[in-house]
Amino acid sequence: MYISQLAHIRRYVSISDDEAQIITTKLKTKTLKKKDFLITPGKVCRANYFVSTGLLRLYFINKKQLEQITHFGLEGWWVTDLDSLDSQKPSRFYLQALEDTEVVVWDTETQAQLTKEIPQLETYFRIILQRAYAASQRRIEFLHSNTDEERYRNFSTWFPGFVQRVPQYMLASYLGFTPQFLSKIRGKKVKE
Amino acid sequence: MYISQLAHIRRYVSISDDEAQIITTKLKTKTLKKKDFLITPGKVCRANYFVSTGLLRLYFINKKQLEQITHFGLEGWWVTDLDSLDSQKPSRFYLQALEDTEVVVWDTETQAQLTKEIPQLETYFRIILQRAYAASQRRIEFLHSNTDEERYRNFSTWFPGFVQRVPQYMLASYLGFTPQFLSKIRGKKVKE
DNA sequence: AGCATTTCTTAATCTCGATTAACTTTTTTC
DNA sequence: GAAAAAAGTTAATCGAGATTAAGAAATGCT
Repeated sequence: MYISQLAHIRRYVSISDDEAQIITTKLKTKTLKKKDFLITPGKVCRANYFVSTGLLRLYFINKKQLEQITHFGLEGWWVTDLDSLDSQKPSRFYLQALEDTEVVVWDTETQAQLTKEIPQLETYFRIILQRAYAASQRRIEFLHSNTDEERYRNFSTWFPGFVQRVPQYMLASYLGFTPQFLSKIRGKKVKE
Repeated sequence: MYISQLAHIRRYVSISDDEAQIITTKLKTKTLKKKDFLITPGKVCRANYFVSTGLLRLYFINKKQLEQITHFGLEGWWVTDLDSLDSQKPSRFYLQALEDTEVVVWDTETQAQLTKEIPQLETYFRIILQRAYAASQRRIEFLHSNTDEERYRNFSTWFPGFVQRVPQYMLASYLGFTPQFLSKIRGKKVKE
């Protein structure tokens, strides 16, 4: 699947064809091969990324030196280390392609310029952020609901396709437990 | 402490005195006594709330029938069930005053009207949401870092004043463990 | 001031999921 | 297509934090 940036914007605000032209010429895309990085720890995050096609993961190395995944970025999603981008402090995160991926790059200056020229973009970003924040609140609610086992079962009924798209150990990391435990749960399921 | 809505807006965007006038006349405030509710489960959330003074907690009843606090709203913070407000579906949350509290009420229509008249407000909300989302991402990172004990110790060094403002069992709920465990940790601290 | 309610503490026991380690299966690479 | 690397499985042991229960301290209310 491929989701165009412009189509995504037009889901939320109306943009004339002239304005669309301006947007398309100003924005750059970046093509990533599987395992390439967009963000690495220590560097200041410079842009917000819209995933046109492919899949990204956002993760950090926790106290136990293990990779802790906090977000996935699928087609049509925005991903970045917003904290680093906002504060201009070095990131603690890796943003890595899990498949060959194409992203649209909105660095801070381009976003400011385009928003000045096309005020509807301010509305677009406001709506996008509102939805992202609402999703994040649901996520926090979800993290405090049920046991780890129940959270896995819920997740895999809600997003069956996604579960098959990422390695199990990454799903375990995202859900906050070990690969061994996930394996145990799945083993149980078969026997019932 | 009392934080005025207008002063807060002017931290982020410039607003003329005429515009300020419009804002102040259109907005309503609501005064809450300790234990009053702004949101209760089953009802659709109608507004976004800016806390001028006082303290709110946002919580839901989890599978074990226990109150799970997900957010606190202090002076100068925005609080609501954004998911319900956005989707217009019934909320699963309680939003309750922990002290006598005053909030500024931005219902959806008023926000739309005011944003139309004063476009800088769109920018204001975009920035506010960006920061809120960034904070939420840090929160998810924090939840996946360290043990429960370490999280409590970090939290109380970062926000020593806040820790004394809420009952311990609410802090335990927010941090995701039991009051008994919190008590155990605090007991340990003294002996060292 | 006095009684009721709310909040906090302590301690014994229990449990979910982590840890460790060895092994199997799948995927990648040259 | 063989060797290496990555991903997944299984099982025994361990431990952080939950549960249960009871009592103590603080706070609110008339």
